[in-house]
Amino acid sequence: MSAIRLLVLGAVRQHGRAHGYQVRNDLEYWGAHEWSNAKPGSIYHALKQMAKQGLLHAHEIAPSTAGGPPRTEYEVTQKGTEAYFALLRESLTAHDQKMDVLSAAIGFIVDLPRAEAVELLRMRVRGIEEWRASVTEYYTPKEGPESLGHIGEIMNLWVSSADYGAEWTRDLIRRIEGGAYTFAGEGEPFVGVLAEGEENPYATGEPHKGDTL
Amino acid sequence: MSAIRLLVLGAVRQHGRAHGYQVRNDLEYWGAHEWSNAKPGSIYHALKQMAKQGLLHAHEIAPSTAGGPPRTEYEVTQKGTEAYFALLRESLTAHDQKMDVLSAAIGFIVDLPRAEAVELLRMRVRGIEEWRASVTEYYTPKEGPESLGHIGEIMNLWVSSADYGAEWTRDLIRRIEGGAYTFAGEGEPFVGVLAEGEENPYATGEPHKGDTL
DNA sequence: TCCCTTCTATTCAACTTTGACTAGGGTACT
DNA sequence: AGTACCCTAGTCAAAGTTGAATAGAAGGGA
Repeated sequence: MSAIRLLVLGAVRQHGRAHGYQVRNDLEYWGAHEWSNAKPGSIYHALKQMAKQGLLHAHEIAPSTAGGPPRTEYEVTQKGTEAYFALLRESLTAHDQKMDVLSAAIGFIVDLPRAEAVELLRMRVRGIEEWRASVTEYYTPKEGPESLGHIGEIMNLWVSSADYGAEWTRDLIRRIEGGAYTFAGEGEPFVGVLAEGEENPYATGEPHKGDTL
Repeated sequence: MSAIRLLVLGAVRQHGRAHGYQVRNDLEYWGAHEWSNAKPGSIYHALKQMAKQGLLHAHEIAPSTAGGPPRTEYEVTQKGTEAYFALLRESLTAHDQKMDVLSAAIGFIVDLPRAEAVELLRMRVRGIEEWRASVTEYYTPKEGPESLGHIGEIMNLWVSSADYGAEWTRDLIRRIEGGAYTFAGEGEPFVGVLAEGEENPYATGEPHKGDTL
């Protein structure tokens, strides 16, 4: 599963109502083009697909206020909200190894209550540990690790970066339990969208050397 | 870019001549189903696509020796060999963050001379360092890191795991410079394919709890 | 003998992703 | 008053990915 649905649902949800270009801009504001496959085509596709599946409701809008083709505005439905939270929870717990999914989920983690966030992250750590145990046991050859030759480096890479992911998650749990950030039901939420007309300080003006993700 | 083309080209190349099912088996033997999107559909698609593009030559073969539908055997062409090495070099140097590509490249790294392997990995480290510098400079807000709220955790995740990737690469360089493994032109190469009829010790018999990558 | 499962080998439709393209309107220079 | 360029907003064809389906042969038990 890719991160795009979660990102798009989350973005539309924060706006209440949004068209494709707004979503695209928010994601860029969050730096999502750096760490996910949130390209225009994917965003518009996800919007249409989710509208077809009843997760979003599409409002046809007259030609735009500021040039360009007619827009469609979307709103998250009840079903869409449920799908959003299901996706969010799954993305936090699954030790997918796919960092874009985790990144997106971290971006929306404050939509959950603090206690649940911690609980889900603990499940993530447990999942990683189990995966590690199962994989190292399963792939350890009888004739000693040398028999794998350089292929063993691949295992090494995956296992050690899973370890690193677990460590990072534990640190994050510590920060959250230490009171960092503002979670659901704790007053004024953090606002991660651009207001109408507000300038995006992180826009891709200069294509910013090193952007090839 | 995904890892599939590199994996498939590399697998066919090691066999000299191979049909889809053989490729699929080799990839499973290498554990590629654990860390890449090397599913049957993708493999057959890649074979056909690369045949169409002249990277592989397709031999139509009579119905198989051991049941099942008629097979097609593939052979890497000159153009395919060039593409293979181009892909391999790019996958080793690009700090893609996509671990499946790196994993595949590590699997074939011994097809290069030792000195070139080291040089490419050094380029990788440099690439990561540049990316890190550019990204931290670009995304550091004027009002201090707190102004990003929990969104800052995403940056933290990406930057610190890039650091980890650089560290791992440096370690690998050290091991290679220390004489580990057998590279191109250094005599008997490591054989990573199954002989005809040889049993795959890592076959997906038990679906192996925790396989959800 | 008949049926059930497993292995070999591949195909297919549905879905997702990519990168390039379209098109109207504003802005700034010549 | 032309034209070159950028911004807004979105479409599209081609490519890639997924998961399920297909189909023949072989093995094994009731």
